[in-house]
Amino acid sequence: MSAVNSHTAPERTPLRRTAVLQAAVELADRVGLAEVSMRTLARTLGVVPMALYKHVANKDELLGGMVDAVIAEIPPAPTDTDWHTATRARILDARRVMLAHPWASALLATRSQPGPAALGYLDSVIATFTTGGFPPTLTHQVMHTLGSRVWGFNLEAFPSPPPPSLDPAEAADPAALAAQAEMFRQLATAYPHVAQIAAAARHDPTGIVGPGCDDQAEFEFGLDLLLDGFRRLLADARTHTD
Amino acid sequence: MSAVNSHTAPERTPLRRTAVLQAAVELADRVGLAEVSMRTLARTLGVVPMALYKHVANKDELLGGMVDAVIAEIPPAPTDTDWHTATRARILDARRVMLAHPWASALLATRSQPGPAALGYLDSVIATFTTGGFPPTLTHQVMHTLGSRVWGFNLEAFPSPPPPSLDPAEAADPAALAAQAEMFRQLATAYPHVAQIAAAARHDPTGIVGPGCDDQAEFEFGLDLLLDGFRRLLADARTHTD
DNA sequence: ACCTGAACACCGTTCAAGT
DNA sequence: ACCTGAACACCGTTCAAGT
Repeated sequence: MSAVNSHTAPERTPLRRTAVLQAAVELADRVGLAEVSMRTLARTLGVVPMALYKHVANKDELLGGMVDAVIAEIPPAPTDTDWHTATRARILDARRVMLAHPWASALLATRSQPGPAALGYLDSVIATFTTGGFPPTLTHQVMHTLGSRVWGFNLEAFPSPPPPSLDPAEAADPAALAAQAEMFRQLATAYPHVAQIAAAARHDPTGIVGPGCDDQAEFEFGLDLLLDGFRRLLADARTHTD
Repeated sequence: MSAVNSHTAPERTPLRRTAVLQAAVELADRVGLAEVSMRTLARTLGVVPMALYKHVANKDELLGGMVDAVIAEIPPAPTDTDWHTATRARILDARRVMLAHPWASALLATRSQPGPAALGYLDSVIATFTTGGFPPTLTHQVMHTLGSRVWGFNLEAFPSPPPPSLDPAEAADPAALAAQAEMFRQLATAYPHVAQIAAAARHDPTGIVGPGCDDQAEFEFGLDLLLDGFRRLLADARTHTD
């Protein structure tokens, strides 16, 4: 439950800063990231906006601290299995954490500097590969290939069906329904292959990380395809050196 | 060169809207996306900010139009080869376009609704798979697994080496250099596996799409791993049905 | 020395006044 | 009817005045 644990490196400014970040994470969970401003955050903490600048250099650092606080929630790695099952389990753990903070994946995607918790997590994922027998350069390639999937989310091309009016009142309106059907018909004639693919799967609305992202089954499909590929590469590397 | 071609669906508001989007793309190319506001864009066009709202509903629609204008630059698909080489070539074409507009990948990543050019491009990529023999549901899975890679970029975990001071004046300063070396030493002791992996590869600074993203070699490595996986899945699907 | 509230320089967007 | 400039409701952040 606590936002800061396992992977966190020794922090210099302890008590107040984490309280600010904690409050920011909870605020984003409650009202969405777009509603998190220095001013609204200060309001929820009952302080004047400028007070935040004592614990956080600026808004960018606040956002960085928020993603790192979320990453710190990822449980530690299992140690009693092979690299394959350990990595799979770890990444699905990360996914569970990201699902709990739907704004986090999109924010993480925009960050360029990892925080201490992020570095700790990456370090342990890398360790699982190298102790599993992956040579350094192959581990490097494999981490790049994983990309955002290490964090338990996959950046999709676009959300598969363009979300058809989530407002139930509007959905009940027969005129709106007809307009929607007509829209889909037009889309299907203009982009027949997209329509066929869209029809090929009903998406599970729970288990989606962030807007425009993957559902659980798709994520595991892609993850397993990658891990299988990694296994083959490892086998190749071994036959070449042995 | 023209921003709108191949994949664009019949547009309703033609001349003025594309001129606005064109100007916005060029402005972003020149000064970065962060500097593109309704006000700065209006200034470069020599009009009052409110004039833009005639051609674009709001800023969100402007941004959507900008990514779609970039996507429209992707050349049409080659038709005289198998799905594998065609898809590979097409995606590397997309990558070349994204490289020309470094802000586009990050913006695309935040979008949830594809524009007409995006739908046209996706439709043609999907068509290549299905005419190549992929059943609809497998094509669907494969498209999801590709994720953002259809657009020629891979969302990385974080930029591999935290960029060490790009300012040449600062880099020449021996004190700054020493501080940087000390920082790396600290990082290496706190996160030894990350340090080892970072040392395992020097990154090519050209050919990088957006901040915190992949270089060309890494991208092709991951792409080929996926395409190889897809080939195997296709072979499996065929032996199961034949 | 420290905190804080006003102020600055921006946003995107509304809206009414002027033509 | 149409355009436009002022204005509104926000930002993040600076800075000086008050304690």
